[in-house]
Amino acid sequence: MSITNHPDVKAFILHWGEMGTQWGVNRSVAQVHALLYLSDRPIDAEAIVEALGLARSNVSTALKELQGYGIVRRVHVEGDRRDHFVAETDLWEMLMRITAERKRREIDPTLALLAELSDRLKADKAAPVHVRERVTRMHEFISTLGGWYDQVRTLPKPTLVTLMKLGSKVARFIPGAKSKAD
Amino acid sequence: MSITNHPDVKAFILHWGEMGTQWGVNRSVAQVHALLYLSDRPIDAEAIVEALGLARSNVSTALKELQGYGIVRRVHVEGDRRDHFVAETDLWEMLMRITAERKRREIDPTLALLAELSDRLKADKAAPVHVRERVTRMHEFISTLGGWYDQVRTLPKPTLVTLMKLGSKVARFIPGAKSKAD
DNA sequence: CGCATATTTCTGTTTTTACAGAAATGGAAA
DNA sequence: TTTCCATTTCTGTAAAAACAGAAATATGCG
Repeated sequence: MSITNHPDVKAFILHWGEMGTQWGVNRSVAQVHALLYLSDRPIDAEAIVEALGLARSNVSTALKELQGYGIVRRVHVEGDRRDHFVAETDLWEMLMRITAERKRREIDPTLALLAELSDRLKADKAAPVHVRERVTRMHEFISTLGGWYDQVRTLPKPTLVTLMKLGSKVARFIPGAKSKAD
Repeated sequence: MSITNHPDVKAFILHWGEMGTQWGVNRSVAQVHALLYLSDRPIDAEAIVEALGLARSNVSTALKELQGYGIVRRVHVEGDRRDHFVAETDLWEMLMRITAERKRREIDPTLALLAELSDRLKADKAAPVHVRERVTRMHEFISTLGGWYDQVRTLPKPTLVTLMKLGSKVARFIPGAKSKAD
């Protein structure tokens, strides 16, 4: 008996699917992910089809996408020829992998363009000064954020948890600002 | 003469538009935002139509959406009856407002659902233990991230900049971990 | 090696979303 | 108040995305 018979599991999967669409992942992908996240054992594609009522082809595509993000992986189940799949259950790990992949897909190309435009505008005497300045500022800003992310990403999870719980209190360590309460 | 005649401005606007679609904002909205961001003076709706080749109605909708995010505002131009619009140029401010609004639209409802499911699963004896545990963990995780964001959001911009530049070096301030180099 | 079955890719359909143009509404100046 | 212009809302159409089913390909097993 599948966990999808449970109404709360259904609610979770449905909501996760909707969330996905707002996030730029399609519904099927997010639903498959939700199902795998809630399962305590590997599931094969056919079982996903039955649990979610999707076409076999969509499940195949969804699984490929999720593996692309690195948050789902194939596992072999003893005595079964079919591929089975499991989701990452460590939520920090999951977040890190998703952000890494999205950065790679979306931010990196943007940075490349901004660098190019910024360079070209610096050389272009006819370009309006404020345009040059704003493109450059955007480039620097996204660059800084990206660099920060790349660094933070390398920290061990317990450190991340501590930092997170610290919240705005981290500011206490910054010399000039916020030295007392927050 | 409009800045959109400049090829680099065109490239920026086009790319921003595509980025938008991947981000869950529609192309027109992102393009209008890009145009306003690069402009050093307020622009009226009709001028946006001409600059971007969009229908008047779409520009109206896009402007409404951008105002909803709080990153574009209406301004009055002396001696002109039409509304004019300007974009936020402080990029920190822009990021904060976008994230705040997305959190409100997407994360908050998810948290509400997770809280509900988590509660219900705790009371439900028939619910599989691992399902209860995973829903609860997801709830706690997103909660923690949200709380962190709400706190960090209140920090003054210079502090944020410093923290960002510090990168993984912030970990130095965490007792147990990373006390030496990074 | 050849068969059976799992998996992916391709193609046409459905559904959703974006969009343009028209109609309706709102608002300022005469 | 009436008129004119700006703005928004509504409605039908076009474009894009998601999806199902079929065909093609790959893979393990006898």
